[in-house]
Amino acid sequence: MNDQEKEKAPDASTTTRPSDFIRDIIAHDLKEDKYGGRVHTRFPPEPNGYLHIGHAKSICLNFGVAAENPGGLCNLRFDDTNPIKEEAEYVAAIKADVRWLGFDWGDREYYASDYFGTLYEYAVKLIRRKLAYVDDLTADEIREYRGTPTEPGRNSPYRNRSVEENLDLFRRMREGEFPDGSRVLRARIDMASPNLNLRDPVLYRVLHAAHHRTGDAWCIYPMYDFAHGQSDSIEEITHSLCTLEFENHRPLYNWFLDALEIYHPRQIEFARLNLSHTVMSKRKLLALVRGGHVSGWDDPRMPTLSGLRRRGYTPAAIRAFCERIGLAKRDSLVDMALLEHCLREDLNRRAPRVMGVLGPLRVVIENYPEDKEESLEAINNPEDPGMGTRQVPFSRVLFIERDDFMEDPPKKFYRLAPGREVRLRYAYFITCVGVVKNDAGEVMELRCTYDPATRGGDAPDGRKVKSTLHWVAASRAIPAEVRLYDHLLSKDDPADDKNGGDFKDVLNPRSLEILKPCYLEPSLVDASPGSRYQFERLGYFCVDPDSSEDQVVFNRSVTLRDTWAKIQKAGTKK
RNA sequence: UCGGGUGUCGUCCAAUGGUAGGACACCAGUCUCUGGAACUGGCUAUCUAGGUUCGAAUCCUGGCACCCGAGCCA
Repeated sequence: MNDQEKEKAPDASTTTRPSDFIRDIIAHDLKEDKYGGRVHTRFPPEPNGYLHIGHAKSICLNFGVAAENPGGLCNLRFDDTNPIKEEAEYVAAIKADVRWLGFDWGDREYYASDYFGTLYEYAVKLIRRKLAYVDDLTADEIREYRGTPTEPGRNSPYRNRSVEENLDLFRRMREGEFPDGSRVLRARIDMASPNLNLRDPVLYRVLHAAHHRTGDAWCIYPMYDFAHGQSDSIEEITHSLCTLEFENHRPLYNWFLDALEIYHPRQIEFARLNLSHTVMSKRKLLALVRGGHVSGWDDPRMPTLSGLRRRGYTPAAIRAFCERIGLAKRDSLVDMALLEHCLREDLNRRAPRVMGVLGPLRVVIENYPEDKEESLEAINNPEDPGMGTRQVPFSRVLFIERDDFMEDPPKKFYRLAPGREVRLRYAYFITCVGVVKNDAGEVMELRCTYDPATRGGDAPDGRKVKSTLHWVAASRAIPAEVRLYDHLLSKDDPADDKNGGDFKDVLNPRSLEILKPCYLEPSLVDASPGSRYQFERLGYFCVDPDSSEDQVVFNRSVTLRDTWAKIQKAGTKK
């Protein structure tokens, strides 16, 4: 990680506090002294996959709220109740991502599996109170008995077993006497409840599987619903912030807390993040990885934190984004353009400028001596003079961008064309005096002359030039591979697949374009993976870890705003 | 069909009975050695029908639309 990554999220004293309905509720609770002046949140991921930008919203909320309140704390807790799906590898990746985003959970790293003993005791307590029973129905039968949203369910024939029998059966479930799926422990609530979650939910299932933390200590595992609320209670969380789909579960969590007579956090639900032109569910992201549509979880097109990091996103940009999208209960679809805006805003301030040519076109300066080379001074960041200057070499043969030349330019094109004079940034004014083509009529090379009086880029006679081009001296250019990315999906809302459509049907076939060779200015020789630059006039780019000794690879993080591209697009539409 | 939730510019979020505002996007312009950045201006919204009120996005009533819910997933 470079120092851009090491920077932590600013603390409350230096930030303006965001305002939203959750922070309003918390402020109100504080005023009423509901939790003895405490604010204690938690970020509770399941270690069954990688974190994505939607998780970042939750991380920024939970850690943010804690940081904004004096003495506020936020725990990191892994909801690891399903050993079949969870792995230690994910735990490590999640911790790294949260840290990278700039947040710190101190020594408060917890696991639902830490509470398996307590949860077991809680279950026994419910049995003793006649509020839970062991059910021998099969999974299919349980589903049948549950009823539907419009019809009530039916009681299981095992619902009225004695406390003694339940205690004995549950103990034997734990001791491994029964095979997977043979019996479950259920809460005894109300099979006619209009809330399906209250129709005798399953509390424990038999699972003869090793857990990544508890090993073979258990062969029964609590369901998420039986673990989550109680874990929050055990940790004395004041505000359990979660997404909307758990709103229907809140009455169940409250039922457990009341039946068990234990500490009662306040749960508040908010809408999860949806981003245009991508998908967010782990299931769909996994499908992209498995289907080979992307190179992995950290493919720079993925909305995962590891993907965004590799793409060149900064933690600060992601945090700013999470703040700007706000927080509410209605479903929404945030425009990817906002995420990109936040990245540009951050990188504009901090990324050093360099010159790189992505689509090289050879230029020979006819009146420039063959063997001459000079060194010109270039500004590293016009937004920040403190970043200093550097030297770039200039010589007779150069590369410019193919798109910066047109033989027969339309009105609004004011870059290079035959007979036209432009400026090479920080170098000289040049005029195109000839065009060399191959047999197919393709432009292979430009012949130009330069005006020695314009050294550095200013004309002593004050004449203006309409355009400034970036360039690279051919003799000193570093060849590179550059990967351009576009939206993963060509449709803004992939969830909009009513007619049985699959999000994979709208995969953007041009989401990745590999350019090679591209030519970069020599100051980039030592660029290390993760380093971010602005290639002038093109966008922000980041060195990819695929780079090797003989081949540097850059990812385009985001383009610069491109007015000319817009003009062109408008032109082709007409 | 039952229960829970949600409806404000193209998009996201505000306005907590008193001038519907900000950001992104878009359009136009200023400036510019990045067609970048910055700056200026413009554009467009309260789901609907009634009611209460001097006054309603906000309160009441009735519709409508969308989201979540029938895992031994989380």
